[in-house]
Amino acid sequence: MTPDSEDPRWLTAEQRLAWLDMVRVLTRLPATLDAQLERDAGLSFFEYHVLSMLSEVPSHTLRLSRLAQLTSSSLSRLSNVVKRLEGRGLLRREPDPDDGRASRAVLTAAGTDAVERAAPGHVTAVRELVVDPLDPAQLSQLHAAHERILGRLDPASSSRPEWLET
Amino acid sequence: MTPDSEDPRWLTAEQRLAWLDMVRVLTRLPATLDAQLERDAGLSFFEYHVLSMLSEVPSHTLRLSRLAQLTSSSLSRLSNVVKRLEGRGLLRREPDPDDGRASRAVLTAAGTDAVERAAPGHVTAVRELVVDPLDPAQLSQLHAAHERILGRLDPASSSRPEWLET
DNA sequence: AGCGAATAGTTCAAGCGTCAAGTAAATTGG
DNA sequence: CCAATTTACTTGACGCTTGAACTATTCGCT
Repeated sequence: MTPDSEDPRWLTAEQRLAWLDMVRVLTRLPATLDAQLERDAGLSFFEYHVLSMLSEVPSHTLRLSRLAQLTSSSLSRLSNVVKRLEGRGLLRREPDPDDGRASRAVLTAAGTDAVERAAPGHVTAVRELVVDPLDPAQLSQLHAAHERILGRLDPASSSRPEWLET
Repeated sequence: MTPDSEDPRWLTAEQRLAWLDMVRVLTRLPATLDAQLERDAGLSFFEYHVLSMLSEVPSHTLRLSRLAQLTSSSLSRLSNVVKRLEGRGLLRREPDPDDGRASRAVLTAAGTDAVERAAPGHVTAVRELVVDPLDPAQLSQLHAAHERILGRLDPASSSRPEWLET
């Protein structure tokens, strides 16, 4: 791949304003959700997300590599977080019987409790900050835009999540 | 432990999918932009943003507190980053003549160079990932959604950024 | 089979961000 | 006009993320 020869197609004024507002959302929204969860439940947004993904799967069990995909995280980051969460008793690791290389994370009872205690406040925050200020049409437009963006961010896996056995 | 459904107003299936896709964008987009800038220009996205804000102001000078607002960062984080950028010669700090407590960041020639070298690749990435996959109507809908979200994130300053001074 | 490559995960050092505390200057209020 | 408060920033300790190894297993090819 050539280092794309200058394509100075600058942004139009409108595009630039749209982008700058997106950057604001991109930085403030995660920070706000993090603060809420940390304050009310002692979890970072990422930790919550990990536990939440586990809780949504019937077996409460996922391989780390899948958990990494689901949370858009590196295996390294996930490995560290899983170790800490295990230390706190919110989940445990066990070897995958089908693949000697793999590990599974299993939500414990304490972990289930923690997500269930954290969820209402988190959902309230998501509603307040994102869902409620938009009418249904706007939310679905936002969703469509995100799907298109994700198509560019990850051309590989944008070919649909066949999994997610809710 | 759900005290009979209604209190936390759970998300509908559609809202939940929209939110999960937003979370993916929220985590992957900054990571991707960071990687591109770091690889091609040796700057983090945040560093680029700081330099870029300075370069857009005629005097190439801003008070740190204003720079913090413009980049949605804490003063503490900004202070650290400014110190590092100063060490690399991309900007310098000087006391504000009008207020003994304040400091100003001033872009140096090397800093101007750095932004100008980094900008084309960054803009290309932003176009590829966000602007191009959306048609103009979608982009403006996205912008509208972000404005509403920002209204909730920061009720105070959502009253127009009247900047471009100093 | 068997060997090289890919996959799954862990770990460690380095760097960055955050929060709490600290300094210094300006503003407010009595 | 002085004390209390607020504003503007800086610093230091601590925790988290990253990226580069490194180990252990499984896959893919011939």
